[in-house]
Amino acid sequence: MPQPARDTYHHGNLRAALVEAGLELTRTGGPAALSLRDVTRRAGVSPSAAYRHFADREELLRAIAQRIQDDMAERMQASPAGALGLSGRERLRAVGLGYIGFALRETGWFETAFFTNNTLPGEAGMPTPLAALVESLDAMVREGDLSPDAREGAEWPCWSAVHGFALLALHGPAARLSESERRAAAARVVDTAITGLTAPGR
Amino acid sequence: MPQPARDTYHHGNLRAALVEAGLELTRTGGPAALSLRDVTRRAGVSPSAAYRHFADREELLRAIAQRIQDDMAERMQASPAGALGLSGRERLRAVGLGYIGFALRETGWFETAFFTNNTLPGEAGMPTPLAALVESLDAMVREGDLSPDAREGAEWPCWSAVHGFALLALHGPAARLSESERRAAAARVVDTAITGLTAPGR
DNA sequence: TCCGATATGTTGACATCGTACACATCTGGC
DNA sequence: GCCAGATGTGTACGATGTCAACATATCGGA
Repeated sequence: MPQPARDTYHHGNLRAALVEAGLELTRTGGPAALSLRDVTRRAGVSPSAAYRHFADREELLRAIAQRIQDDMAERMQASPAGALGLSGRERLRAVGLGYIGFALRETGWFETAFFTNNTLPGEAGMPTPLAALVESLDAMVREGDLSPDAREGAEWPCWSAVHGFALLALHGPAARLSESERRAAAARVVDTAITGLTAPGR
Repeated sequence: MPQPARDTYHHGNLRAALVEAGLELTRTGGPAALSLRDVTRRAGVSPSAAYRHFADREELLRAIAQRIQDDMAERMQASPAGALGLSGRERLRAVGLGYIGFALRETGWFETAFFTNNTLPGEAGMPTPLAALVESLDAMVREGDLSPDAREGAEWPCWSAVHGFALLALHGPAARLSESERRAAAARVVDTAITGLTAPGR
């Protein structure tokens, strides 16, 4: 007998409640921990109720992933990366280290954020973690630290480097590094990407 | 009524057969497509039989991942990266592009290879895709293209860059690029990493 | 050569999961 | 005030991972 845990027949704002419960679940267990039944249980609702708001488990997962990406973006702009008085290059470095730091600190969320084929439609809003990256690269061009030629497509080397290192540190061989080794390797990864972008030769 | 599809009561070499069937399943569907029941069905064996060879689904998945990593390593050494007469730098570039190419061509396998927390024990054997990378970096040092100082830990920037790009191209925003755009971005990622490694100023 | 230990495979069961369908209940616009 | 649509419930189905009890094959020593 599932007790509704509420007085009204309708929940009020179930969709949001399901996403919120999903965030709790995925935080520790990653995407695999997201069970439709568990999530509805936490919301005090029958399993089928979720289908009034999401086509299937996958769609709920995508909504959760979206929320996590927004959260990442927010944190990365609130970090030293957004501090005034820093050069674009310094901000770029902070953004990269912040990205890796988030991945290591919030493992479950990070994995969830990039688990599904999320075709973010909001090209305009761009609430992705990408935003902070774009900003710092633009600043580098303004400051003459990055040539306009090199600016186009510069997101890829940067994002790839930190994204890849984060995943190698979670599932891959970088998991075997000690804390300090990992920190050093992360810095090396970020610095190599920045150097590679701004190096004069070719 | 499950028909054994064989004459003997014992299978003969079930462990290998399960891994082989698992490779088929994960090739198209990735790790999510690996079902213990499906895999035993294909081997003509009851579901529980798998437990004589693997502690659980996870362990089977790890064995499959191991096989895929070996395969990747093999392919990357058979590719242009292993060709004679190429400089270390040229081989490094080929290894990187080969890695990304494998990820895009064999999506399911690539995802499977890095899905679990695989703590590869064989530090000596090193059958990882890493081997080809290590070799080309060493060659660059011998050829004076990479300073010995910069050699240590140089694997991380390289591996991170290509690994990250591969994943962004599969689940992330790089999936929206056209074929040619993606190819260009991949080249940019690899070249930036190499430039960053060998650039003089720190 | 037989025989028992051990490795390997089978059967049946259980809890859990995603999902579908029919039904119940609430709520806003005429 | 009532009816249509939105939202939540109940029940059911098939599939899955895993387990315990049982069956059969294989191999090394008496």
